[in-house]
Amino acid sequence: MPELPEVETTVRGLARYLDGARIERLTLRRADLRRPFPEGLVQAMSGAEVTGLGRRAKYGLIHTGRGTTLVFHLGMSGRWRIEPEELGKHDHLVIETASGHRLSLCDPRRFGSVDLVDTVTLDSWPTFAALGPEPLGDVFSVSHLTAALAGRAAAIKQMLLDQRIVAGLGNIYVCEALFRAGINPCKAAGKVTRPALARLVPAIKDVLGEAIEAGGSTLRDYAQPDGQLGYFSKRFDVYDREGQPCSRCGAPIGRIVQGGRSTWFCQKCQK
DNA sequence: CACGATACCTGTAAGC
DNA sequence: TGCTTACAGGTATCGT
Repeated sequence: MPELPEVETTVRGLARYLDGARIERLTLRRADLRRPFPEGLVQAMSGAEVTGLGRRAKYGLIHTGRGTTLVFHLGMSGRWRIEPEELGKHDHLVIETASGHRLSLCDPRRFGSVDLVDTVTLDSWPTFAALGPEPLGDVFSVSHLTAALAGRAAAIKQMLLDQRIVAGLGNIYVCEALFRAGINPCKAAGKVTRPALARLVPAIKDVLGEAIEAGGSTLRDYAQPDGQLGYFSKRFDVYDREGQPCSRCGAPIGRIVQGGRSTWFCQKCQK
């Protein structure tokens, strides 16, 4: 489940193999993911030196010495495999480095994407220009959130999933942050009180920070880039815990559907 | 413009 | 065991 912490973990893992490396070749094993791979991707990356890696929201960045950046999104099911024994039907893009490492972008559902963007204009690239602030940065504050949510009638859960409000949260960490802050996910975003928002902002930063520390979260088939399994399971308080006791009050965790997606929450603790 | 519904695609697990 | 259905980490787009 690639939300922000998983992408951050992925980028850090990739950096061990790619930062400073020369890409011997990049090969495509099909023509598209959610969209076609960009024109000229193979030529742009093959032979290029990787000058750094980064992340914006849920997007991973591979910067090259040629002034272009490969921007990848993992969608729902994407992950990078490091030194795969053999390539499977979902290994759609492969990078081989001059030092002999092989990395593959594997995405069974193909909701992910790959783009090629001029590095100097990354911030004004339309996809990035539309994003809200990074939740772990100083710009994301109580005053930012207050202003962004003012007058909004949609549920706070929905608003936090909107990448224009804050960029990088997904279904899991929104549920977890709202639990920590004691906020009912159905509450109209514009009516969440200032004290509640003052709890929510640090709750978001804390839950993301802890997940990054834990090495990304830990659903089912999600693995760190090198494929190593068995990193510590981060325990969720509410996500996917319908019917189980609330860690704070013991009441059973409830599940509702908002915008076609499940929301888990404690009806007693979250008002 | 704000908001909700739907589409995209495949794998897995649950139910019958 | 086999078939069918529901659901899954996200985002873009199309209605109303």
